[in-house]
Amino acid sequence: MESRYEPEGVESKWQMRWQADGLFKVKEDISRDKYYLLEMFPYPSGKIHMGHVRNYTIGDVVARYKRMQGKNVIHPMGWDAFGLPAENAAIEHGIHPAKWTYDNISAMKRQLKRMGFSYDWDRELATCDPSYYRWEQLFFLEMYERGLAYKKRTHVNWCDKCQTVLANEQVEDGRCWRHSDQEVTIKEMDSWFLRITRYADEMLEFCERLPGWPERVLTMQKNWIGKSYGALIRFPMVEPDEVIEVFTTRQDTVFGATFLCLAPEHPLVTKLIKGLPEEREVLAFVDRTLKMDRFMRTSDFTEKEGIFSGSYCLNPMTRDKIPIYIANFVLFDYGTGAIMAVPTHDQRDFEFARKYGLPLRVVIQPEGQVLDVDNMTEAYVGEGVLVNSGPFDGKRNTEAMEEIADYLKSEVLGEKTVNYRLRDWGISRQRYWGAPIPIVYCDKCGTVPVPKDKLPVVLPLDLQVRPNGGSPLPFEPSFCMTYCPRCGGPARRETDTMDTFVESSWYFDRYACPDYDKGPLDPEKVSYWMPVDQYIGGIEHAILHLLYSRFFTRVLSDLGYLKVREPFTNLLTQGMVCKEIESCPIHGYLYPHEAREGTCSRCGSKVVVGASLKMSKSKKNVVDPQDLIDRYGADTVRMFCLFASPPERDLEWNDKGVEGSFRFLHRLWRLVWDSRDKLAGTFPCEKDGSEYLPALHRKTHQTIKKVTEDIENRFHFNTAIAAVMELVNEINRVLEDKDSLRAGEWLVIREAVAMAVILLSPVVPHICDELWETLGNDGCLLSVPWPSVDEAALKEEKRVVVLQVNGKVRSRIEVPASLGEEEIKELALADPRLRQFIADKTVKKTVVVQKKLVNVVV
RNA sequence: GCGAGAGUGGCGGAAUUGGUAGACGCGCUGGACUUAGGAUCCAGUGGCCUAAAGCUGUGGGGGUUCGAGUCCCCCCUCUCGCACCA
Repeated sequence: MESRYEPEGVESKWQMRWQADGLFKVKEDISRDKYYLLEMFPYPSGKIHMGHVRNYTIGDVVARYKRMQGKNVIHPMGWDAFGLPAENAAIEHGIHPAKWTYDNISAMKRQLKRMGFSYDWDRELATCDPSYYRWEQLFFLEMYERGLAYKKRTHVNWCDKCQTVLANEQVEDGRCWRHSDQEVTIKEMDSWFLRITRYADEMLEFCERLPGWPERVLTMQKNWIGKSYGALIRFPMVEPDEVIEVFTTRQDTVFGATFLCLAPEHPLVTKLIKGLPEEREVLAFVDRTLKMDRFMRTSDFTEKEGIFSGSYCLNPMTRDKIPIYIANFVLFDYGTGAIMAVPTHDQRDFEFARKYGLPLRVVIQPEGQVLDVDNMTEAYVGEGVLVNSGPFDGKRNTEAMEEIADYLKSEVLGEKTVNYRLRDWGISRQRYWGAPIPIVYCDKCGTVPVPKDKLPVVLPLDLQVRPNGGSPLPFEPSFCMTYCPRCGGPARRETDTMDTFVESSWYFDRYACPDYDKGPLDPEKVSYWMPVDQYIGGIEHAILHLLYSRFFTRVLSDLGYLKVREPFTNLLTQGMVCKEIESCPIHGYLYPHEAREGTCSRCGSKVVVGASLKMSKSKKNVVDPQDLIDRYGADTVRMFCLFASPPERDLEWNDKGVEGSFRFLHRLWRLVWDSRDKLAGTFPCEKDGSEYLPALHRKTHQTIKKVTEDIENRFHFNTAIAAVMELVNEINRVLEDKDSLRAGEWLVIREAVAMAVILLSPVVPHICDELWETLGNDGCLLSVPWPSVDEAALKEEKRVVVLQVNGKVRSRIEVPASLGEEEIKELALADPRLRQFIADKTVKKTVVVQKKLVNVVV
């Protein structure tokens, strides 16, 4: 050990030691409790950003803590290696996506190792490796056999920048989730889907059985699945002989349905208007609506518009002839793409009816009020008694709900049904850098799955991405020209690849057995390790990745590969790392070096400090963790990201704060160095010192308690670190008269120092191992059991009791802890300062809070 | 609009069950050591007041309570989610 704290040397020394000892390798051991700790694996973008550092540091602390608690901890890491940025880099820099990806992986792996994270690198996997995605292709085929994967021609979301289709979950506010400036357009094309809707109900139900998940993530998932109960009602047309099905949650109002609206995409639209005089006009309206992007179309600000189709149908209950409209607010992919409109009891329908002069019919009368069609200014959406509703007149609408549904069923006019907002997961991507979909198209046999023994369908690596960003696969004869597995005739391969979210939906299972080659998952290993006990990652995956993973887990369970239904028992969603960014009115956001003394270095405009941007999303002005590691070392960086705020909160980056953490580690180092002769000695030290320095002894055990609880119960590392800082401050105070300390006192100090080092070791493992060695111990702290609290040490002989008059603090007294309520009260009332405040006023009441406080009411 | 969360010093944040508001750290101020310091150490640091005493103070207003950052009601602001879902 050197007298000066030089992080680089310490960190490389211990990282080498850990690696040489294979400290992080882990094996199944049924005699021990397993603990699966997982952080969301990164996309190998080039280098790690502060978001990664924060995420992985949080995970590493928990992993190390659980290890010290005696758990058999699996803590793996890998690479979400397929995806678009690799292709973009290929276009921009002429590097093959594979080379770019693997280069990035090795660079980032070096950085993660430099951070000292305790990963079992033997389990590392990259999803772009055929030995990984071959199993995904197998899953696809087995899903295809069971109807869980299917192909359909439909309206899909298209991002022009990505040159590909996006799943509904990947569209945010009508824009691409990767390109917030790119509006998504709707295209009609053939696409492969995974039938996630089959599990909608189960996933919804299980939201109630995930107490270890944040409430808001569960709420988001529930909303996304969007289950609603209602009825399917068939409206027969007058001519031609067609039936229009609508979905409604308000079948109680069916007698009030005075018109019907179709989505512009509805297949009936073209049929109905063919040859009518209005055809042109209607088509123009449809065309105009479909050109609008979905976000605009469904926005609150967009005017509700419609047009008469020229046709009528019958209200199945009243047998009235009612007009059919085409309306911009009706969504084709929700319900049946058609709605019955009840203007009296639905505000949107009301406005639409008033706008186009359509009839109204009141079917619910509220209590003590009579609605009149002519005087209504808004729809009545509350409860009431049914009127104008034939046999149901006089019944409460809420009670008639069920009866009307039954009636519809008995008259074959409809039935009760449940509708979900969730759509099937579109996984086709017209991209190169992804896992090929193992399907062949034969002119004779049609769609033919690749036989399982012919897997993997390997993505050819000798292709160039096309300059416009398109996939080269459809143009590569050696890939797409093949033979039909069924008839042997010439056939064409599917050239779409799978959404990369498919890879990330099961990687955590594969970590249990990354090299297994007899199947996707080694049953014994995966049943030992799964489910993940603690998953940690960003809130941005609240729906996307987390929903897909829950779906996939169920599929793999039904296919017999897994025993669990839920992949992640506990979920911690960490906040974003943000930084206030200076921006120039002309050049936009600036890098730190572009803003000098409040002006833009390029144009001299006054710089505005304002927007706080997420570091993981913006390229500009990010704090590069590598710079910090180079300057302060990994331990300081680890410590600061934890100390700055609790994990679930967003972290506003502040460069100055890092120095504080560095200084603290420095102080800790010097504390050990300066007294190394007195402090050295194996641990635990003999318990003879308990009568010496009782305050420090107590503080030591209070700290153990606090740190353990903070990590165990709530992952609040910031307060855990603060508690150790307090202990270190206390030790330094005691050491002020270092020369007069007796041997017994040194024992207490030794224990205090040892505890500070042990308690901090999950956070700053390198420096702690070094200090541990200096303190005369062998080995690494990861193998030292987590300390337990000596309850006896927590007992205090004296306590400070706060004295209040009318709730205001007026004095403090120190009393023996053994005193009873009455005695404390007496002592309190005898306190001169308190007496001064009571003076001549009458004491009305005295409240004593045991060992804490006395409040005198006058 | 609906739902959830939040609002505490100059800043990040503590206060876990109603009981000493501001732990811990940053920054700042003063001092020590020093050729020097943006290194280190010591002291101070919510506001008002020269200081002490005192008063005041957790977005604003009201309430419950001996006692409220914490509980209840109303309002304001911010963040997130949902938002024509039939």
